[in-house]
Amino acid sequence: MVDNIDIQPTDAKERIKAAAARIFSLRGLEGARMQDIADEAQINKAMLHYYFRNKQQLFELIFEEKVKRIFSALEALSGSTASFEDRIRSFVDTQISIVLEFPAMPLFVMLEARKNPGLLEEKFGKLPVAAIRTKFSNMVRAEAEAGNIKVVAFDQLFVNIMSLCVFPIIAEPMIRHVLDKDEASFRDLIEARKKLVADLIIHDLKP
Amino acid sequence: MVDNIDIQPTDAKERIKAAAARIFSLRGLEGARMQDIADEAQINKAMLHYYFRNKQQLFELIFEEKVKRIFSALEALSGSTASFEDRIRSFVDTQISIVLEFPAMPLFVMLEARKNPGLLEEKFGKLPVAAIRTKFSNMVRAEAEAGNIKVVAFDQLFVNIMSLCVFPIIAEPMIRHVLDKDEASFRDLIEARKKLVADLIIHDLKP
DNA sequence: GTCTATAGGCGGATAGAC
DNA sequence: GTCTATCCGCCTATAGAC
Repeated sequence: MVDNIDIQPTDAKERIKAAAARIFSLRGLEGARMQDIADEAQINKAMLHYYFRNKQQLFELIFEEKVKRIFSALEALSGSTASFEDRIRSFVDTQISIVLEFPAMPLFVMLEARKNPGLLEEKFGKLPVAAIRTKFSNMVRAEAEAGNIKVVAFDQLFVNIMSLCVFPIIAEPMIRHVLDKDEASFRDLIEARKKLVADLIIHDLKP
Repeated sequence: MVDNIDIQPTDAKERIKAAAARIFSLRGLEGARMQDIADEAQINKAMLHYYFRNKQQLFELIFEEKVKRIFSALEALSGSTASFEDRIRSFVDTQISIVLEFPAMPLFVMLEARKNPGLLEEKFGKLPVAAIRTKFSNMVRAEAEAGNIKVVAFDQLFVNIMSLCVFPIIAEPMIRHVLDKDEASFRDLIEARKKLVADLIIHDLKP
C-alpha cells in the first residue's frame, strides 16, 4: 500500500503469501515458523520482515483473505436470476470446489476464530453477511409460500448445506482412515458429492 | 503404567490431563504452552514433567484418548438388536452429544492427523474400524435388499451422517457469525438437530 | 531489495532443596 | 511429591553491510 510505486509487482510478496497460507493453515499462528515460511517461499527469512512487518501482521492478512474466499461462495445463493434449485446446485458446486483448493483452510479459520472470539467480527462487520442472510432467508420463505418447497427453518437448511459440503473435505484423514480409502478413491467420493449433496438437499425440500 | 502402585489415584494427574486436553485442542501441539497447561491444572510447571516425561508424550496420550472417544460412537451403529432406523437415531444422538462435550477436539484431531499423516494408523490399527465398517456396510445392504431402504453407497451415507452431526458444532464461531446467533440460540439450534438430522437421513433413505 | 549476523526473549526441560 | 531457580536452545526481530 505504502510503496506500490515499483513497476514490477514483486512476486516475492505473492510467494510469501502463498507459503504463509500453507504453513499457517497447517500449524496455526503459534505453531508456524517464520523460517519454514521463508523456506517454502524460497526467500530469506529477513525478507519476511521487509515485506510484512511481523508475524502477527502477516497472519492477519492471510486470515482475512482466506475468510473472504470461503464466504465468497455465499454470493451464488443470492445473485443471478436462476431458479431456487439451480442456486442450490451452483452453491454446492462452488463451495466444494473452493474448499478443495485449500482443504486445511477452513480448519485453520475455525480454530483461530475459536482461540480469538470476535476476530471474525473485528475483521468483517456483521453487515455484509447479514445482507446475504436476509436475502437467502427471504428466498426460502418465498419458495415455501409459493408451494415449491416445504416450510423449513432456513438456518438449519444453511447449516445442512455447509456441513455436507465442507466437512468431508476437512475431515479427509479421518474419513480415509475409517473408510480405508486411498487418495484417488477419496477424490472420487468428493467429486460425486457435487451432485449427491444437491440432490439430497433438494429431495428433502420437496413438499 | 510403571508406577501404578500408589494407593491414592493422584488426581493431579487427572487435572493435568483435563487441562492439557483443553489447551492442546485450542492451540495445537506447537501452540500449547506448558505453562498454560500448568496454570489451568493449578499445578507447578515442573510437575508436568514429573507425571509425564515431556510435552510430546503428554500430547500423544491426550490425542489417543480423544480419538477413541470420538470413534466410540461408532458402536451405536453396529451393536444391539434395534431396528435400522433406531440405530441411526441413536448414533446421531450420541455423536452430537460426544462432540458437544468438547467441541474443539475434532478440529484438533483433524489438524494433527493432517500434519502427521499416518498418526491415526500408528495409534490405532485399521482393524477395529474395519470391523465396524463391514458390519455397517452389510447392514445397509441387507436393508436395501429387504426393500426397507433404497440402494445407496454406504460410504456416502456414513459421510453424510458424520458431516451433519459434527460440522455444525466445530464450526460454531463461523455459523454464529453468519447467522448472527447468541450462545443460547446456537445451543437450541444444535439441540434441535438431534431429531432433524435423523429425520433428514431417514427420509432420504425411503425407497 | 537482499543477505548475514546477532540481539533478545520465550519456553521446555532439569537440578536439587525440601 | 512439590517447588524454585536456572540452563539452554529455538525463534522472532532487527541492525547493518552490500
